[in-house]
Amino acid sequence: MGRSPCCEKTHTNKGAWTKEEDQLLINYIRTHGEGCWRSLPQAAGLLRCGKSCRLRWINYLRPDLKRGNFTEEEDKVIIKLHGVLGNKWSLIAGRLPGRTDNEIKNYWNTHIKRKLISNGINPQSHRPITSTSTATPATIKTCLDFTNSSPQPSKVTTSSIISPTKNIFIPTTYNYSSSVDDTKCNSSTTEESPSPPPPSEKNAAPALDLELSIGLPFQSKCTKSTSFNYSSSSSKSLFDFLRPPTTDAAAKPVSAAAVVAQAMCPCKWQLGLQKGQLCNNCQPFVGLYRYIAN
DNA sequence: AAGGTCTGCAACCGCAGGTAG
DNA sequence: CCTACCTGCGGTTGCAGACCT
Repeated sequence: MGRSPCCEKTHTNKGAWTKEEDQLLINYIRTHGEGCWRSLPQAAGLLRCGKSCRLRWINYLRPDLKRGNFTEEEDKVIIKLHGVLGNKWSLIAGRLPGRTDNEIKNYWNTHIKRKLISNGINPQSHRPITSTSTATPATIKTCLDFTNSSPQPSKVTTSSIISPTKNIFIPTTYNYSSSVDDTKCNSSTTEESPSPPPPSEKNAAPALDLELSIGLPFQSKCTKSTSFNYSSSSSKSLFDFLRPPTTDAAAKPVSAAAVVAQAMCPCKWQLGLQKGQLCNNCQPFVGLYRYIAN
């Protein structure tokens, strides 16, 4: 037996939403809350399919949505998480309060992807486009123009981890400094770069060091040996929250999946909620746990 | 100014996971 | 365990506005 359609196609509107429809949807959800999307259209007096209502609400009408351009920091977070999670837009969106998966997906496809390509980075694999498939540890000069700060070439070290979703290469260190002049960009090379001078404070990526080192690939079963190695960077790292409690970490190696899943929950470190509480942003990471653990 | 092309984004579609009966 | 249904996700499409020639 075939699957029944999600709604009655013949009596539903399609295409762009009108202001009146938006208002009906907003009024209904304000009164009754979210949920039961299937019955919502009829109850709200909308000639729309429930799916369409849900999409409209989540991607456009929700009051907590952030409007406007993505910030550089959001760019970095998206790129970093995409390297780890792949096209798991909902998971990435869970790390960016006020942004939707659809918005991030569109932004990736229209902006970041192009930016990475122009800088010689394969947006899917996060590898240099012209590098050989059997990458050996090396330092690759790239020109990721994210900060427009100094012309100092950025580097990507190629020690890699394997994505839990697929065997994609993930450079474990991105330093998002920029090259103002693209002609100086020596992207897509695998040559050993001369050791760049250590970045001064003012040249470092502002406020956010995305450096992440993970010792072992994610495995289908997170064994006791699957633990994280963290970079010794003293600066505040985006992934600092991945660190297990320092006192117990040495004695009790933490399951990679557990650490990530727990740490990814932004409630406890960002939203001021108590441990164990789950906000809306956290919900996707319940899935992440399953996703990594599998 | 007009027509063509490009870009960004809202919305749709199909599928998969979860779950109630 | 099976089936049907609901919800959510990711890929894709289509359109409107911007930009170019």
